Amino acid sequence: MQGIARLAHELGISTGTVSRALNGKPDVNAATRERVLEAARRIGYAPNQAARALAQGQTQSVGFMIDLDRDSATSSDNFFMGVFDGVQSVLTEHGLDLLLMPCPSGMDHRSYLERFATRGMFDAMILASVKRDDKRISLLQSARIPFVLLGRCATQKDYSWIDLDFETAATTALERMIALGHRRIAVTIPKGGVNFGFIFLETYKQVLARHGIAFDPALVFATIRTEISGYDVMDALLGLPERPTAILLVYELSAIGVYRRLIDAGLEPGRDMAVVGLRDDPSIRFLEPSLTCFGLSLSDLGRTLGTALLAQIPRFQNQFPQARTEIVQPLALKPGKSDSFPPRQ
Amino acid sequence: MQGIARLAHELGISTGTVSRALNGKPDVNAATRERVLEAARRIGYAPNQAARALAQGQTQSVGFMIDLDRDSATSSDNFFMGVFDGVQSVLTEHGLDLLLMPCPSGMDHRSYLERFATRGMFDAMILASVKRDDKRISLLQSARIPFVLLGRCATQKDYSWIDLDFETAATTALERMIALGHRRIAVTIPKGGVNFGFIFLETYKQVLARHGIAFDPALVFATIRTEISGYDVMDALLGLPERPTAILLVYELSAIGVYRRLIDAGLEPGRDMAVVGLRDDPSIRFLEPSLTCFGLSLSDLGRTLGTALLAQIPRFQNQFPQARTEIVQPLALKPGKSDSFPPRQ
DNA sequence: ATTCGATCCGTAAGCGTTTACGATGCTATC
DNA sequence: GATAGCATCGTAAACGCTTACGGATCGAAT
Repeated sequence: MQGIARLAHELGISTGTVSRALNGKPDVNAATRERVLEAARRIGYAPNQAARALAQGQTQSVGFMIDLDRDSATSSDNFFMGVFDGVQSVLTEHGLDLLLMPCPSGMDHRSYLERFATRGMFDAMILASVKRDDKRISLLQSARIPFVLLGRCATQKDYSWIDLDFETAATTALERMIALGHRRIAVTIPKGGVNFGFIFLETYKQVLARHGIAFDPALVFATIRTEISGYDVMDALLGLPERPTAILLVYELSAIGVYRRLIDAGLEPGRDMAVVGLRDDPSIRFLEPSLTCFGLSLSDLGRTLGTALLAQIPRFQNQFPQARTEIVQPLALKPGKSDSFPPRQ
Repeated sequence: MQGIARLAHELGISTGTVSRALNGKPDVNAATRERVLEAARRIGYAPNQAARALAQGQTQSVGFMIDLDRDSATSSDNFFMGVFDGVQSVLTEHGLDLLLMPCPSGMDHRSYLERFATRGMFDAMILASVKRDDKRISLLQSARIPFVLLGRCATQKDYSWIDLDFETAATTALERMIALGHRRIAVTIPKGGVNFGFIFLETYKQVLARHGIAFDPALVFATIRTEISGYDVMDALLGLPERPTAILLVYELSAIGVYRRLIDAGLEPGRDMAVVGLRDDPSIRFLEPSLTCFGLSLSDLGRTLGTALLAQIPRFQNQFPQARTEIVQPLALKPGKSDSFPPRQ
């Protein structure tokens, strides 16, 4: 005899009562409940997850899809570790487990997700690295799985998402530079077609246009979140006939490579090249001059994400009433010294 | 009607036959099988995972536990992304899914794992960030869950593991330095009590002893895998009355901060301070002088890990016979310029 | 003394699969 | 033409749990 039946047999009561006792259901005597819990503890009983999921039609776990592709925005990004932590803290408060679904590099996102979406493995899901036209959204919608995006998609409607306020951050950064007199400003955007790259670039173009600065595609670089990509970008920029005087980095880590390349060229970061990074991170705090960037609590972001997800799950909707969330998470300016000088040249 | 029953009803055959057809069992007519597969495709049928797991007693998925703690070795480490990829490629070849279990920061490893171990959620597991005395091993053993460690534990026996050859790498690095005349050599080790930190430190002590160099605890620093920790370490070292002339870094990323701090002090990396990193990574390829380190294919490591895990799962043991594996994965020396000069001083 | 409600518990159906077993029809063999 | 063997399929139990339903007991209220 296995599982609950064994417990019931040892205690001389029915499996129904054992189940009710373990699940905190009301109609069970306090003494019996205690006996059951004690016995469960003693023999180390834990309910079989599959049987539970089958009986209830719920798995009590949510999936968070991530992307292992090195070129993608997710990979090698400690950004997500903080977010996971925040999401999980909310979910566990409500009895849900968090599991990560690592999409293999090179595999199509949609077909990877399909396995998990159609088989009832998760009660809800979180997607990140949202593409501009992300096919996963309609997949989850037709599978009737509650979900929230970390990021937003440009082509679909009617879903919940949370995204960073790239528009305001990029605008703030660029306005600061322009106010100091910079006119040639380079920019890095994420590789891999994620939508926030488009948003970032679009904002960049708009701000330039607003100030009558011509857009120059030679100043735009698609990068991944590594130090070396900053190095490579700066290397290319230094070779340009008309060198820019400022650069806005979508990945703060690139600043390390940028600084390094400048120093190698006998130039002074901040003085000879204004630098602004998008997100603050412990990894870049030692940079000198200090990097202007935007602060963001990852675990708070994760908690917001988790809460938004709960609101999508029917059985939590009395606790979290709001139907659909479109949250733009602010990025708080942390002024540094890296963009405090007018262009030298 | 739901699932397989609906399919069976529409086709006018029994659920048993449908199941057999879908699962490629032999005793089903080729024509019927085709009809079933066609119908399944048409209505988008996918088997319910919970029901399947319950009936078979297997979930067809393996869990990989990771640690979200920033101070721990796992967190913010793109090391793992590559490993996941390799593991998954092996597992999918055998019909298994990989899911990641993110242990919240601050939570006890063992109690986190217990949830998943006792409920039959995974057919097998992989553990990383192995502690010196890791309580999770006995947990999995008593739960009779096949598992493999990425790393090894010092206090338990009889389990499969794969670990990097820290001994040889550290020895090689130190011998190179000592051969050049370095006598005061600093070292960084991982924070958080992971066992490879002890191994690394122990090797360091042994090599020094072998060459008659006294061990100085002031030259040992526990760090996490960030640039800034290298900066901080070098900052502390430069303040020492008797400054070391070389440093061995357990996390290659620290080299970026180390270089930076040296340059800030008007010193020359490689010349004034020999530097060797443990693992090669794209992030540090731009360092000048090039960093001496040790190459390692992450996806190969992942594949080895996946294969070792399969060997632990009973139903695969005819394909992967070897019972228990204790694999020490070599780290290949990639000589750079960062340790090619004798001590200056 | 009867009725009623509340409390507690047992019964059994059901969740969607898999799979052992047996039934059926057909072919080949003598 | 009976029989053995094979291919194919249906039947139904089983997996371990949840939960609707109803039965039993007991005290309180009428």
